[in-house]
Amino acid sequence: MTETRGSTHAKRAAYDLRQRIVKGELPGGTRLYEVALAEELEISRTPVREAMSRLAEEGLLERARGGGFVVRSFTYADVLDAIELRGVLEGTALRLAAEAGVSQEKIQHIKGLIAQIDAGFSAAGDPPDLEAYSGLNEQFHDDIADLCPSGIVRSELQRVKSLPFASPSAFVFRRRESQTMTQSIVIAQAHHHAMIEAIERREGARAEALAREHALIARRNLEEKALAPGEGNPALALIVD
Amino acid sequence: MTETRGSTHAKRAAYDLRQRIVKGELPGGTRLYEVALAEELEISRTPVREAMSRLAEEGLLERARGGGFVVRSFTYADVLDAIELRGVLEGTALRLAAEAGVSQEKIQHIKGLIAQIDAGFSAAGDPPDLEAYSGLNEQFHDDIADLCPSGIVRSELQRVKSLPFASPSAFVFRRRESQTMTQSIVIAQAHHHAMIEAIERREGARAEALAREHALIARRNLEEKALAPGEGNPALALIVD
DNA sequence: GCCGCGCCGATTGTATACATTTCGGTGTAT
DNA sequence: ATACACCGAAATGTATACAATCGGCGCGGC
Repeated sequence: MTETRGSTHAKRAAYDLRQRIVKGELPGGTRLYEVALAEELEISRTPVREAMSRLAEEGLLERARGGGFVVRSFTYADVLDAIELRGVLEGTALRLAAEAGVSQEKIQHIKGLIAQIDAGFSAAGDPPDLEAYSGLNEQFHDDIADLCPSGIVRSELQRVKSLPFASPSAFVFRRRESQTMTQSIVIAQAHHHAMIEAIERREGARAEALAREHALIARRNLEEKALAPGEGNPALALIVD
Repeated sequence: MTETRGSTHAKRAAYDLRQRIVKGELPGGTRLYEVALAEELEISRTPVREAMSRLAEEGLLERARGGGFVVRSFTYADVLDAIELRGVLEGTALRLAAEAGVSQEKIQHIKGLIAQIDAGFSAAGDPPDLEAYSGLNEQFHDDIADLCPSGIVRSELQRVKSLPFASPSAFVFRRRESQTMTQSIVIAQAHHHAMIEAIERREGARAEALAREHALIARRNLEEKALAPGEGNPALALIVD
């Protein structure tokens, strides 16, 4: 049973189902039947139930009335809202970090990350390696959230970011006409610099406002993408209407 | 099998466990063993697992490494943070409602609720019926959150409010020296009036700021209570340190 | 013709036996 | 004294059989 990965059938089933949902193979509103899935995955109903429970905790499934699970539906508006919500929560995390104060050591760590991103497009204006940027950007957002002294805020932010389209790098993708995308990244990086500066100076309101504005870049990228034909952004596959 | 309530063993077990956790009988960090609980509740392990899954979705349990579940630990700081977070999310909900605009019908409904609360302490200065206030206040907060056009924001707010100590009325309780509590309620009610006014006038920033300030009342009530000896606030039972 | 009752199939709920993993304790070797 | 490996009890993971429930459909009565 070396299906996908994970150490138990339940975890593998959860991984498998998650992939299918995110890829849009199981559109929002689809009801999941234990027996059918169990046969398909060649395991028994028990780990299937367990897997569905886990996905419900992640927010990808909802419990249906009368038992069972249904794939959660996300509308285009939901995606925009989730991005806005991420901005709000990141803003709160950064504000609390700024208000509480952050050790110089941690600040230097973040600055190191930012410098790495800077290095990525030092070579005057050519489109940076979006793959690398995407990874470093993700890292930056994870690490800066960790500056927040509140575990509650950190975990709720983490929860929202786990929605595949609300992740900070969800809409940084290889594009042909990378003109506007490159511009986006330059602006985003300016925000990154400003965010850590605000935290260092303990300017909570500024940090909060920056995080919110920063999320709007993702929103703009998405709005542009959604209009562009073809391309089929993977993170958008699970939008239903 | 008329144990507690609910139609299946799993739901009854979930209800039972939830009560025990909230009452502090199962303190944070306690590991829950399927077999022990199954024997205690006189059901099999299967519905016990199901119940624990549901409580994990609610955020009362965490999955432990190596399998199983542990009662989530909440520190005093976590409680304060959860209240602050509720303020932030309610603020976002109200801001979005204000920005999108709300039908006059819905606004009148909210104003009706506020008027009911007003009626509660019209009789000059005597301590209002805290039981009734608590219920109406809860209703007000639920209904005003429903004005938010974003389902994502509504559901995340709902999730945070489901933590027993983050509910809007968690720290409105019968107190002997109700002097300061009565004052709190008067101020809170002023906020209620201002909130719906802000939404009606589509003043998003004001609505957001009000919701945040409003949550600080709960925080102050808590801080006062936490110092007061005895009294044993039920909503605080599950704080571990 | 329409409403209601009851049956039947499909689906989830539950119990239980068995498999696997995990973790603590203990012993030995270095 | 410490590190490591092994063992065994205890816990979770899994499979499967059976029970209970839900929903739809058809039959019959009104």
